[in-house]
Amino acid sequence: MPDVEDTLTNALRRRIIDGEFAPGTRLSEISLAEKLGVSRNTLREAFRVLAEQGLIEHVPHRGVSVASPTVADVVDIYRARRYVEPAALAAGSPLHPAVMAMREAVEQSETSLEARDWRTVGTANMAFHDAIVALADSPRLERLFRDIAAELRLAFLEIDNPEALHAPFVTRNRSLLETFLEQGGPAAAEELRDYLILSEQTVLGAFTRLRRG
Amino acid sequence: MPDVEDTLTNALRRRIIDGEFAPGTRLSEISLAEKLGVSRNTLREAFRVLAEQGLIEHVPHRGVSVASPTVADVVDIYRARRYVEPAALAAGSPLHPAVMAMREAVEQSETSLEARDWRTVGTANMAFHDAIVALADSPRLERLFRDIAAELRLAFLEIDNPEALHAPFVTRNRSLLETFLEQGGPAAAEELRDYLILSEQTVLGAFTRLRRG
DNA sequence: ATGGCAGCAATTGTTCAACAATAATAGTCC
DNA sequence: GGACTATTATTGTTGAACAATTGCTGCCAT
Repeated sequence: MPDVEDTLTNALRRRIIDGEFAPGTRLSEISLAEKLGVSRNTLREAFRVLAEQGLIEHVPHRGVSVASPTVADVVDIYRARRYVEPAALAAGSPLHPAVMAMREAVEQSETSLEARDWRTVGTANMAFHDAIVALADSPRLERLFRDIAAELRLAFLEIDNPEALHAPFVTRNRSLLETFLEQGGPAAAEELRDYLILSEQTVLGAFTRLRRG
Repeated sequence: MPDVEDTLTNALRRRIIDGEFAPGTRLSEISLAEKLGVSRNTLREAFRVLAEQGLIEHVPHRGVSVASPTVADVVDIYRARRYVEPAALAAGSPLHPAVMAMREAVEQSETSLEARDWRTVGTANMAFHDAIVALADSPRLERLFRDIAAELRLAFLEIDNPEALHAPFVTRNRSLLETFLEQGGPAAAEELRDYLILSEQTVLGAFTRLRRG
């Protein structure tokens, strides 16, 4: 968790992730600075950080807009996930503190599923995968995943069928956790590989349907 | 290659990587802005970008200083490298354009080795690994590696024995390339894993010697 | 109509000067 | 010597101004 103190950047980050500004929305320096009650210069500093994190896109002399992941972006995000997540799970110890976070994420997603609160289901799902990456004990890999997950969230925002997107993976999370605890990391890693392929296909399917419709 | 146009940030980045400012050096906004001929505000924007890339460290109200990787950082960097590089090599195709870059990097490192130009040897070595990552065709993984490689360079800067650091790996690069072309990706990946372990031990050894001395 | 072309408006890029907020330092008193 | 206070230097932030660039609008000629 880098820089919780960094109020402006984090506030903006949260608002973007929460969908307050739709992907592709242009962010005007003047109006947004006024809206947030900060100066243009301060806002621009926050812009540079968020651009580096991939959350907004900055085109010189044309301003910044909320990132709007393309199909190529989604493909690349899942490619990176397949490089990191299964390996982290394969080498992870069942005694690692992150396992507790995995448990909690699974339980959270299950209760949210019953409540049909798809938004929270999605958040819990991502927390589950975040915990998997945390098994690797690598700040740099965690940072990569944090940025990637945020981008993926933007992609989800453009798809208006959150149930199909998140619901099927709750039981898979539960199953994956059990496999990890009962059969060990390598077996779970294998299961996760299939999981990620299916998840990618689900997102890409919804995506292409969206672009056609 | 993100934003070659971005002159100020890239200029500063290059100067830091080239060792113009030693790791740990404090970068004063006022004096550096004057030195670079830009305003404080513009410089601060560049600072935010470089901080996000891990090249400089920003402590609120205390300014920024050139990153000075610790032992923990080096360990984490190699951990991340082991997650990405062998897998990229294992899945890489011999017909991939990046293979040509691997060849060129090996040849460059060999000629620089004869000239005993250790600095260039180090650059060529990193170019070799950059090409390996490029086999994965993933912009996000390439970006991760780019940042990691820059940090590692800062660690190298603090070690004043570049020959021991870079020379031994020239023949290993050549061997790794041949294994990849003749025996395929998985065999090369296995070799790379050992390579990275040795490389990490070399760096860590020099590092602890340094901190003691 | 259509395809350029000049000028205009809006936005970003950058600078400067000022002040507020914080951290480091020096000095003082006990 | 140690704790407290005042000073100083640096960063954080602002507002206004202007330069540089983009995109648009309306005009003209074909």
